[in-house]
Amino acid sequence: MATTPARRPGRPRDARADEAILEAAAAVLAEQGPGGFTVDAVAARAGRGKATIYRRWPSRAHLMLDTARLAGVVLDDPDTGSVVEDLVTILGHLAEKLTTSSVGPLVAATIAEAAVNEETRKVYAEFIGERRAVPVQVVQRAIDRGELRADADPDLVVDIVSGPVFLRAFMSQAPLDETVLRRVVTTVLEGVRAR
Amino acid sequence: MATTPARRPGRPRDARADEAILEAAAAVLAEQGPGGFTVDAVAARAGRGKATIYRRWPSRAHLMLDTARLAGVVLDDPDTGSVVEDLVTILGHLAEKLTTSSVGPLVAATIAEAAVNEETRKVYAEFIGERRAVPVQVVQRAIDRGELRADADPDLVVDIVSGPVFLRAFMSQAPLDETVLRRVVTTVLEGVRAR
DNA sequence: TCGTATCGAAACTATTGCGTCTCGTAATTA
DNA sequence: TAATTACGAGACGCAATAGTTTCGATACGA
Repeated sequence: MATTPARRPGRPRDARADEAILEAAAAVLAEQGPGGFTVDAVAARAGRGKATIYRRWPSRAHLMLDTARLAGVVLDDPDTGSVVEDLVTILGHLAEKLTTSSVGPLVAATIAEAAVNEETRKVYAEFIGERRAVPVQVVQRAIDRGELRADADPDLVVDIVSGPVFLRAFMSQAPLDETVLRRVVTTVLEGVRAR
Repeated sequence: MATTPARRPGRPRDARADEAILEAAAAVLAEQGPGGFTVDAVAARAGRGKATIYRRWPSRAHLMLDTARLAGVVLDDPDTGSVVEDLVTILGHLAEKLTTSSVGPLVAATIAEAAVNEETRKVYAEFIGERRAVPVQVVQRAIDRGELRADADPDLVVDIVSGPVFLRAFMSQAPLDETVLRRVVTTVLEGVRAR
């Protein structure tokens, strides 16, 4: 049942402003990183006044959270029938996001914040949990159809294959191309393959 | 040949000041994260003047880099003759450091800074490279004595086994006890075991 | 037409934090 | 003793930035 919106007097909010602001915010975050994410920069880029932003978001932090949420990694389930192909595809998307977009610095900043701040840690754990659901499901499917050992731990397998992606993206800057990813996946799965 | 230091007139630098400053810097970085790492905070905590800091480090960034470098994890080479035991031991030390000491937040803070700052990234990559030397050597030894396949990539193997340690320490807070570590190591090595 | 809320733009306030400089004092060499 | 450098403390200049307020203009309901 669609309720007729309670109309208030005065000029209504411009929906395109929300859009323009979020779009600009994502661009600034991508190009400048979290440190360069200033309200003035977002306002200028969006071509809107700061008041228009503060009318919608109570603080810079809230705007940044919404921006991060929308810029988050979206992992589709490829479901090719081969656990190797599925995982290589998923890790490929993850690696690309982490190394070429604002998500990398953003995740790094959040990790650091979470190490110091209990509240952030909870929210972040929840966020991570949602992302893990897809690869865990992929591994579980492979177990179910007998491709992998029945006693394999899907959570641990996912951690083992995705760990190096984060490691190389954030720490060593070592190669992270498809060849490497494929080698990671095949090596790890060899240890849990049904025989 | 020890050169007599060219003595200059005036009061000499107090070596305890260097120590106190670095110690305070590590504490601040661990407790406040990179955002709270201010020169004033470090000076106050160290009980020294800011000038004393700037007499030793040209900028906040330089101080932060030195702080991260010195607080690093020290990894001994167990060399038990079994690559599994060696790696489990090394990863155990790493996991304990990351989860129970200030090193965890400190590394997290540095990762975040490195994600945005080119200078920090270079120095940090170098730092990471040094730490990797021990486990890489352990894997190489196992290859040399025929325990692991000759075409295995020691660097990649190390990344695969240590990735999940960082992942669980920083992101999921999932268990990281010896049982888990042993399972990680044996699973991964199964994929590169000589046969 | 009147009242009200929004708009973009920008001035404004207040805070933070880097890096410099000054002060009076202490340690060291010549 | 004189010259020189370091010390802790903190004031200071300066830039950046969060958040508020003001401005004239605009869009809507009554």
